[in-house]
Amino acid sequence: MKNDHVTMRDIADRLGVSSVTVSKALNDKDGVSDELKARIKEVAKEMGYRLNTAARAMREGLTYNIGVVIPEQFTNVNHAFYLRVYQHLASQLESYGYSSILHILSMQDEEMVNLPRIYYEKKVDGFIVLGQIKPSYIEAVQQMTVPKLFLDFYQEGAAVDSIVTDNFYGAYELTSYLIREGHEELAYMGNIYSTSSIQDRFLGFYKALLEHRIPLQPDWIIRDRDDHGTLIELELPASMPTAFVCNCDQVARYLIEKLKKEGYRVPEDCSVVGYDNDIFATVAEPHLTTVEVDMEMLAKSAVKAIMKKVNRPDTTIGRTVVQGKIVYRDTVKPINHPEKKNGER
Amino acid sequence: MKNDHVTMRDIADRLGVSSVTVSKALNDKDGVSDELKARIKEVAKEMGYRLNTAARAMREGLTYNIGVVIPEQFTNVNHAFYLRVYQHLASQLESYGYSSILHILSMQDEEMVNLPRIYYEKKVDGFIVLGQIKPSYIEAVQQMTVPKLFLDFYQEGAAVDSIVTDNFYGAYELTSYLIREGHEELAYMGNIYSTSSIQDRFLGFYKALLEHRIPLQPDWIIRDRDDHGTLIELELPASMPTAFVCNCDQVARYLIEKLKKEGYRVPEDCSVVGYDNDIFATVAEPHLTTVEVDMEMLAKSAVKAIMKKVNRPDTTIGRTVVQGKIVYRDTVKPINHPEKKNGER
DNA sequence: CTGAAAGCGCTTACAG
DNA sequence: CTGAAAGCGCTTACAG
Repeated sequence: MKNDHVTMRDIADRLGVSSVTVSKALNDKDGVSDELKARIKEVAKEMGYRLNTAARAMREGLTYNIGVVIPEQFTNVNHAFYLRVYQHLASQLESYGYSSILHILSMQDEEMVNLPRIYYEKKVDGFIVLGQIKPSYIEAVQQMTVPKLFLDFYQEGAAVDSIVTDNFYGAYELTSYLIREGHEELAYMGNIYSTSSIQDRFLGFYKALLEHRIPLQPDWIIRDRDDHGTLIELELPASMPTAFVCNCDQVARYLIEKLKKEGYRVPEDCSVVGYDNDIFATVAEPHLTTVEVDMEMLAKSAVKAIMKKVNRPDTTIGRTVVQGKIVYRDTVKPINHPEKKNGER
Repeated sequence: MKNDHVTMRDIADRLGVSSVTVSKALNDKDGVSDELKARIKEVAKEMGYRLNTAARAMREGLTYNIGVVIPEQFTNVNHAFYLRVYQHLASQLESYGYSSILHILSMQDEEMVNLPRIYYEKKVDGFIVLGQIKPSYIEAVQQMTVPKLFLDFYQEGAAVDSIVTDNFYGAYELTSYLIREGHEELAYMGNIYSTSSIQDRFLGFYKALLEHRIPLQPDWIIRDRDDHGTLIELELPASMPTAFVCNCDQVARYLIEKLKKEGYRVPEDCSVVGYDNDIFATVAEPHLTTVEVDMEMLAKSAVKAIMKKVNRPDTTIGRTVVQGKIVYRDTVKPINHPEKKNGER
């Protein structure tokens, strides 16, 4: 006997108790005998009772929803990435009794600085904003009178609570790995003036070089895109390195194709590593050694933070960093330096 | 002066009117002078008023939310597709004053037949379910006492309201195009026992052949995956066709790689077409001629249907079909038959 | 252990 | 054109 308009009172009437008692029982609160509680739950199920969240929301002033904002202006590839992040966020939120509402921010709304309607309709208790968005929009987000948190976003100076992946350290570890494998002639591929994450990855790369006193060759910093982010024709350097560290998998794959065309074998003649472990990592032939962000960790931290902020709105968490891990595949070949004295490095 | 707890009454008090009048003004209802209405809206904005949807929801019995369910068990590629569908759904829903809540159905929940929590918490007025899901889950969805609609799903016998893309007609058109370009030796690539959409595409292919009295060669129906859907090693037929119609872009790309390895040039020696226009269509080299679903149309039909069902729960729409369109790229070469008499076909 | 009362913020009749 | 009253379904004090 399913009815869509079963309320607590209906259950109460059926059992000859009050709706207060039903509420207590269904919420596992004190003040109801175990016996009655069990009976109430049984009848609730039988009658197909479903909680009316709207009523609870009005009473408590909480919607038990978090808005997740993803800017549209990402390629399909990143879409897949962000969708997986969303999935992790949703499942983390669920463990707090929360649901998540995905809002895809259209380029137009971003441009016009239109905040999500769910904000104006008080449909959420807070926002998690993913990815890089325009400063003007960030500012508007900051003006919202609800808790908010930025994910995978970094902007100098902006005093925002954010959780970012550790681009710097990831690239550092990946480069260090190459060096441990004997590579000393290393190029970085990416427009280092383009985005903050490309920059950070470059700096991690550079740090690994510095640590091993390997000089940074200007010729081996290779542009992969123009300043608008559109990929450009790659130019191989006059003198070739033994390994390329690419700022992302897509470019790594692109480079591999280029290398093959020019007659280089990967990894025999030339090692290549990517970053992100997205679809291009396995589209590339051979499959890329790359870095993957620990997405579950990312989501866990984010949800924990936003929950804290919902409960105590004055909480600030600052900038939190989540580490990645290297995924070893088939694009790195060890190099031996038999001519070198042992332990020279 | 932003305050997060501004209510209609606050606005009313400020202006010395009643909250009823404020409600009417903000909802553009009759019964308020234009002058007062304007003034109320002004003050509302000034005070940073945001509608409390929960209160409206309780009153009206509508949440103005639609749940969109996407099964997790899809590859990254399909994820991108479904995310775009979601995006279109969301923007269509917005035009009805609705928000959308994305629920990604985990494989575990699908297996255990756990309905989304948003259902049990009455957070949505209806559901749109995307993609192919297990019969047991479908059945549970059918039991839900809210309107629901299936998208891109088809199951024989299930009396569900669904909107599907026209696999049959799309493949028919694509194949007809090849035939118009002079191809008469055509192979279909796909396990025709695997999924309903692969089957339908095959049948569309077959219909085009029938129409032109081109015999169907059993050797030219080539398996691309096992019955679990995992791609297998492709085997080229002993005698080669002039064109391959592949059931999806991913396999088309896979085939092109294979052909290249075996020394065939695409499209010079062999034309290839895909289906879906997903990322593989442009990852493939050369870029694929393929079929794209009219996603906006799909979303528009879906939202229109679910809105109708929300307003009149007894509405049924049955099975609605949305057409696709061919995207012309670089994998088809016209064939001339100079030996043929003019107009023979 | 159980329940009557009040209130969350809105909207819909209805009365003036 | 404007407003007082009632009610949507719940939960939180409070009283018994």
